[in-house]
Amino acid sequence: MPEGHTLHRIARRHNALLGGRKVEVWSPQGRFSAEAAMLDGRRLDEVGAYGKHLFYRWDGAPTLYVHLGLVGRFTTWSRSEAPPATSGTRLAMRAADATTYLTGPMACRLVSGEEENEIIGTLGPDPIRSRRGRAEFARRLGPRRVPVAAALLDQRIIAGIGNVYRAELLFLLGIHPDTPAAALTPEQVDALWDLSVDQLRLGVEHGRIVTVRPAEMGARGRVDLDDDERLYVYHRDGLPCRRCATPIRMKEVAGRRTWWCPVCQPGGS
DNA sequence: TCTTTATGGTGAG
DNA sequence: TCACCCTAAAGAT
Repeated sequence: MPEGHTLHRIARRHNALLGGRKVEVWSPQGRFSAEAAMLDGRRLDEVGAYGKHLFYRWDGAPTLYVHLGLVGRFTTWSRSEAPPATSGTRLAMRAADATTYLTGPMACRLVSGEEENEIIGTLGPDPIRSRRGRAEFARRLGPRRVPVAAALLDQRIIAGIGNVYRAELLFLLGIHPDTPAAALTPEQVDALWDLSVDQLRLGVEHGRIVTVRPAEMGARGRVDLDDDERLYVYHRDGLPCRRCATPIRMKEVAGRRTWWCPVCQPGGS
């Protein structure tokens, strides 16, 4: 589930349900018990999302840092009653009108203000936080030889893009994933940033990634699309391109599989 | 009942 | 580049 839009959505919901309230904090799994005890009963001041990173800031306690990684997940109810936590639940938080369980996080720990700043400091501009990161994105992308599909996953260049968005953004712009970053025109670099802003913010609003455009939706609206109708290329190897019917292709770039249409995204090696 | 897969990232070599 | 970490659900047997 987690690309940038997911994390910002979690921050928004947790701010609404838990922010400004005293929160009961514990660790059903036990692996976070000592830290949970330091937060238990404190007031949660604010939840901040930066790229794929979450920071829970408390009154009188260190910041709770959470990174979901590939398999991490928050399950949240807008009431204090919830089903029992599973044995894998690392962290549980409960306020008067909300309960949330965290499973499988890559990172869940308390951090100092200094460490919090270091983590945020490594990140490139986040297109969900601010639209005004285009010049910084272009600067960090730089005249690199790395494939653009690798650069888009590098959180130091742009924060919040994941494996689905990188494939879909490159399809929408007609750019082959192997294209070296240095070979992109300034117009393509600008378009990558602008499209990232639009698409990730759309993802925050809808709560899922939907990149297909109205021309390919048929008579249906964006919210009515089934899960297998939302995307152009991600995980569609061998299936016909929605625009030109050419079979979608797949290869690894930067250690992750990616997908593209050889006709709509010409070039590569 | 296995094995595989997943929208992520780190650290060793 | 590879091994590894985390959990749950889907797919194979």
